[in-house]
This record gives sequence, structure tokens and C-alpha cells, in this order.
Amino acid sequence: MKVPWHIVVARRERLAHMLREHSYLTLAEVCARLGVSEATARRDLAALEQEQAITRTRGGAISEYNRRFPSFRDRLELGAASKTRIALAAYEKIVPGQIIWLDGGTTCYALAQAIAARPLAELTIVTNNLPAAELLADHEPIVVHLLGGQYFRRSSILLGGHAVEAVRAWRFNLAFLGAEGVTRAGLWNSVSDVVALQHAVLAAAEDAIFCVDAEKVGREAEAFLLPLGEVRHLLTDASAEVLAHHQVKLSKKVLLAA
Amino acid sequence: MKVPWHIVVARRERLAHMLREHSYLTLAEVCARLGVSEATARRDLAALEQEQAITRTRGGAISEYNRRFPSFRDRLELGAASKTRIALAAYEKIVPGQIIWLDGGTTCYALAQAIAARPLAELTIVTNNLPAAELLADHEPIVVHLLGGQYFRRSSILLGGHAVEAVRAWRFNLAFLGAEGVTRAGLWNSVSDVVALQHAVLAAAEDAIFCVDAEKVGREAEAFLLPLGEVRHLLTDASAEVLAHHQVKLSKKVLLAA
DNA sequence: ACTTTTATGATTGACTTCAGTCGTAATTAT
DNA sequence: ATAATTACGACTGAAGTCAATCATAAAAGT
Repeated sequence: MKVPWHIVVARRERLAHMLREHSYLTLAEVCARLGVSEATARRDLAALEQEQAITRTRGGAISEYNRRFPSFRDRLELGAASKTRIALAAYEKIVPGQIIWLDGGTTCYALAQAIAARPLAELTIVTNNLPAAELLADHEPIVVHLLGGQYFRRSSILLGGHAVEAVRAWRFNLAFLGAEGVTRAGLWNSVSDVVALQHAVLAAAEDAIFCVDAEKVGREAEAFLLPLGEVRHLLTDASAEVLAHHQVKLSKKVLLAA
Repeated sequence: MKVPWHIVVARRERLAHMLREHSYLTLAEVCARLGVSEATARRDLAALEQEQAITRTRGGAISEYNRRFPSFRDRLELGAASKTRIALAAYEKIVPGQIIWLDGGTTCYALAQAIAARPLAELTIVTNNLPAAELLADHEPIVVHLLGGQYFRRSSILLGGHAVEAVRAWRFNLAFLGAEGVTRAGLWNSVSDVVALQHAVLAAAEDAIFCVDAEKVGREAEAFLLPLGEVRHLLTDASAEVLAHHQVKLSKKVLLAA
């Protein structure tokens, strides 16, 4: 008994809607409400799961709405404490009225959380970090601009030539940037597209602070970002000893997070 | 191996907190994170369920806590059936390999759902519609570009001068646009910034289809978008009679959705 | 009009999860 | 110190869930 495609689509939309209302439904409930067999209900749930609209659980499913950035969240939990410390120190550097760049990555997201917790100042935040944009968008009097670019869901950021072009249209008072590694050679990041964008941001920023947690010290990554000599400020929770041990010499540019 | 009571309470509180963060956890995950056996994890979950703090599901549990519905989702549910019909008709107009503009609004989001359900073609989707971008991202072989601009959370779209600038860098083979109203004068939209962006899109697009559900026919809105004479295609589920009654005359440009 | 495709429901066996029971060991009360 | 309590983990049979396969009938395509 094949059924027209628009009926199937409509039914699945109804299911997605149902799951948004009741955050959890068992398979039996889905069957009853949709008037279909167990097998079809399973297939519909699988289809919606494919579209990332829901999460399947054993015996049912839940709405995926508040878990829109899953991999991002997982990473956020790693070293959450040190990232929060760095974020709070970074927050102190912000002056009301500024135009600020917020980089991709979880460390900068932690800064977004700090700003969202105390959105005192009139700020213009420019970012390619979608979770950060979502978080800050609701917090008057902050204005959020999202950069254009190709959207990569895994890292929840925007990249590519269009993004670099878009940065050229801005002048930032202060840029908060992330990095995947710090060695005596300088800073590293994972993807060359990210590095290209960061160079454009640096060119457009009056001042720049790299936020790097202690775990990144001594690590290299695929793409070289910047020699230490050109790093204006480094904000890290790594101790002076650890930095010295890896021969990361930055004299007075290192701001240690409490 | 009895354990002090305050340890148990603390562990259960930790569990409740975990469930608020990750809306769903399996029993195995709970065991691992709490460092306890399956039996104890079950007992903790049962205790929290008793306190109405969580909902147990087969194989895990969810927090009953998070229930935020942004306005976008609410609007999506209004007239979902007609929007799906329009979306499916729009889907048929897409040719593989094209560069396509997807406008803001729920009707175009419905089109994104249709594309996500059957992402057959290599397409480049450019949009300022964040939910649509999220939905389509990582549906190979589709490439998603998000426009830059100021982020408005209520409508989940990007707008403003930067967005208009960004559109100028593109050439679209086909643009799908929305509108808030259709009268004999032409098309209307709610905000002048949206209209400005749509004009930029029209200038950059080889072809454009306005997707408008029947409820919008006869309505005006604050900002005038385009006279009927300049509308290239109108895709609607409104009947010919309804269009005629409101003196919306478009001769052969109207594509009625099945 | 014909063939091909595909959405559906039934059935199957393998697997997972559940509630209950029990022995053990550590806490709490006396 | 001793006894009573109780939190824990292991085990068990029972119930529930899943993916795969298949026949069928309706829709799509030719």
C-alpha cells in the first residue's frame, strides 16, 4: 500500500511537531497518534533522525531542538574550568562601545557565555561562531553580526573566501582569537581556512588577544598561524614554568588567567 | 558497601544536572559518568523520577526541564500542510548543479526540509535563514553558504547593509523568496531591511520564484516589495478564484502547488 | 497500458532493558 | 561495641525493542 510522497512528508512533519510538544514519545504513542504500524513509525523516526531533527532513544524519540550543536557541546565540557577562567579574564579586557571579533572554537564560546551572563555594555560582536551568535543574540544591548561563509556543521563555524572577504569590510577594536597549538615557533591551528580567516581578522583589528588553554601548550597542528614575535597578547591558564619549559617566550605579552 | 547518605544525594543532584545539559542520556552513559553500576544508576533515576525532576525512558532518561520554543518554530507549525505542498512544488523546479538563494521565513524553511529529505543533487544553497542552513549543512553533496549580516533571533535571519553587500558577490541561478502579503498592487513584506535584501537578491538572480501561501493573498504589510508586473514567478496554493477575487493578475506566471 | 519503484505491515530471531531478589559490606542507631 | 539499617552490585527470568526480510499494493515513470 504505497502512499503518495506528500502524505509521507506531511506525516513526518506532524511527527516532528508532536515531538517538539511532548519532548519524549514512546514508539507505541507515535504509532497510535500517526495511525501507522510499528515498522512505519520506526522508519519515520529514522528519517527524522537522518535530518537531525530528533534523537532516537530505545523505545521512542525526543526532540533534538535544544541540542543543536552537539559535537560543540561535547568539546565544551573538556577543560571547561580552565576555559571559564580564561573567559573571565578576557571579559575584563572588554571596553563598552567596542567592536569585537569573536573567533570560532570553544574557548571563545566560553567568553560568549561570560558576556551573556553580564551583558552590561553596548557592544558590537562580530563572529563566525554560530553557537556564540545564538547565545548572544538575545542579550540587549549587544548587537551580533554573523560573518558570511560556507557553513561547516561539525565545528559550527563559517569559513572560506567569502568569509575572508567579509572580514575586510570591518574594523575591530579588539579581536579574541583561538589556536590549537603553541610552540616556540609560534601559534598553530588545525585548518588552513581558519588560519586565512584569522590573518584577515588580525589585519582588521587594532588589538588582538589569543586565548589558549594550558593543554595546547607544546602542541603543533597542521597549519602554522603566526610566529611568537607577532603575537600581541596571549591569554592562558598555563603557568610561567610550563611556558618556559616549552620555550614559549613572550616577555610581557602573556596575560595569565587567575 | 553502604555509602554515606550525603554522597548519594550529591550524586543524584549531579545526575539531574547532567540531564539538564544533555537532554538525553542512556543508562550506560549515566553509569560511566557516575561511576556506578547499572542497578544503582536505575535506582537514582527512579528516585529523581519520583521527585518529578526527570522523565524515564526505556534505556535512559531525559530532563523535563528544557522547553524553549522560539517564535520561528511556532510560526512553522501554522499552515504547515500548505507550506509543505508549496515546498514540494518548489523542489521540482530545482536543477542539479545550480546556485540557489533561499530566503528567510518559514515557507522557505519548508523547502529546505524538502531538500534535506532528498538531497540528490549537487547544489549550492545560499541563504540568510539560519534554521535552513543548519538543516542542510552536512547533507552531502549540498554546500551551504550563510550570508553575513546582523543576526535577529526572533526571525532567525541575517539582515542589514552587510548582508546586502554580501549578496552582490553572488550570482544565483534561481532564487526562492517569500512575502508577507499579495495584493493587486504587488508583493509586500514586513520590514524594509528584508525588502532591501530581496531587491539585491533579485538583481543577482537569473530567475526568481516567490513562494506565498494562500493566507497571504489579499494582505498588505508595512514595506512594499515589488509590483505584480515585475514578479517573474509566483508559487502558491491559493486557487485561481481567490487570486482573481483579490485582483491578483499574473497571467501565466502563477504556478499553483498541487 | 505497462513496468518499475517504493511505502507499508507482518513476522522472525537476536538483542537490550527491566524489576525483583539476594548476599555483602559499610553506615547509622542503640 | 553491637545490632539494625541500607546502599551497592550481581544475577535472573520476563518483557520490550530492534533490524532484516518478505509479500503486497499503490504510486511514479515510461
